[in-house]
Amino acid sequence: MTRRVSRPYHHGDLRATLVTTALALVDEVGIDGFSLREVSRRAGVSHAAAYNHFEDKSALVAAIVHASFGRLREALVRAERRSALPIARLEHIGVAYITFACSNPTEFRLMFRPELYAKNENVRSLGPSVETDAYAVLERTVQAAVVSGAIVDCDAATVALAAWSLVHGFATLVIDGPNADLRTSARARNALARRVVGLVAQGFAARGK
Amino acid sequence: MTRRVSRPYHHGDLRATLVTTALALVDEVGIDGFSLREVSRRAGVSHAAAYNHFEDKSALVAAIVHASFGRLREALVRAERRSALPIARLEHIGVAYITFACSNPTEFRLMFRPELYAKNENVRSLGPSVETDAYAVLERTVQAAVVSGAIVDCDAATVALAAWSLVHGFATLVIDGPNADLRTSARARNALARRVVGLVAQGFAARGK
DNA sequence: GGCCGTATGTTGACAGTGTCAATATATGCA
DNA sequence: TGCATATATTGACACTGTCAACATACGGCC
Repeated sequence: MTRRVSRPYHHGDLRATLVTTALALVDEVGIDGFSLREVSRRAGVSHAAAYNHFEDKSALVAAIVHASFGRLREALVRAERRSALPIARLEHIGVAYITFACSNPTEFRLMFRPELYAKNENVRSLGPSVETDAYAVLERTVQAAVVSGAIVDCDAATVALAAWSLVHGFATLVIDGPNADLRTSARARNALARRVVGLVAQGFAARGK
Repeated sequence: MTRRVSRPYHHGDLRATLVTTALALVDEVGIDGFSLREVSRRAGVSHAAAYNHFEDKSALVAAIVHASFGRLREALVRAERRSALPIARLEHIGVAYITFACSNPTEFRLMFRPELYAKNENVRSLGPSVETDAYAVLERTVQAAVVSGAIVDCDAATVALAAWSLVHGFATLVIDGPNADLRTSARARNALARRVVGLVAQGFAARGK
């Protein structure tokens, strides 16, 4: 059920319409103001129509978040390809992560509110997913850096976690914390992001020298 | 108005009761399930009684968050005092931050949802507050580390931001991200936190050597 | 001591929400 | 053509935050 719909019934692929409409609404009014009924209203259907495509409000949110993680993964892969040097790759990935978060703050917030979309079924126990794939991009790069000798004397998993923690924390603090002043100026934010990421990345590298 | 109440009117300092009851409820049912009416119910008053003490639901949340930031600050100050060496101080503060977040996950989440408590009045523009004080503890330690020569060749503000980003990101990822497995075991989490924080802190220190 | 203004608490209402059951309608297939 | 089923609507329910109108109790003032 709900495979690929060749041709729609009444509305014309309402499922996809609901997802994009919902994402737009979330971006507009924030996560808390976002309501299923308003989504239906904007999609031009009655308030309960969504229940034919989503078990729950949380199921709709899950669809949004799934797509968001996919976009994040793509952004990281693009960043990874911008250099062949392990440390430079790490820096590019880190900055790309921060840029994604600051460019799509509402989406990013939603991605890290599992209580809003992972209700009963534990998504993380289903094995590799788009969510963990995004992390895998980073882990792979760190692993390569260790193998190439650019990072030595460190456990790769620990370095990867530290790197992810750094960029995730930075992004969160800019979006929702006291560093809100950086939200406005993308230029200043990127410059600082580069310095912070570079500082730590070089710190990793310096250990071996 | 609402200075210190010498002796209560009807209920007996309902304001404080509401705050503690609300915090307990938030801890129990999560942020989204938390409702003003249920708080009033548990406090034994009618559903609109809270409006005599708080303008809004968000004002009640603000009171909770204010207290939480105070507790965080205390925890950081305690950690700071555990050592006189700048780098060791940094490590202690970092671990304490993570421990606080993981021990009080719901409170911690609430603290970084400004849209739930900072509605009209921009709290951050009011100058030094309990919120910024928590950050000041970290900044002061980094500053001292720079002055003492334990950290060289780095801008203190950048290092402080990097350090805070690291521990904040780590905490967030453990609480709401794919590193959920660390939520259960405080022992494993603390060990990893120490390694991650130590790795970066030593990375800062190593630059000077 | 008695009175009154005011701080505090209650009641009832309103619009809005997520969700479900019952109902209606359109679609693809036999 | 007709039927089973996927899709959409309608109406209801309990719940929410918030407000206005009303009730009550306290503290200070005569």
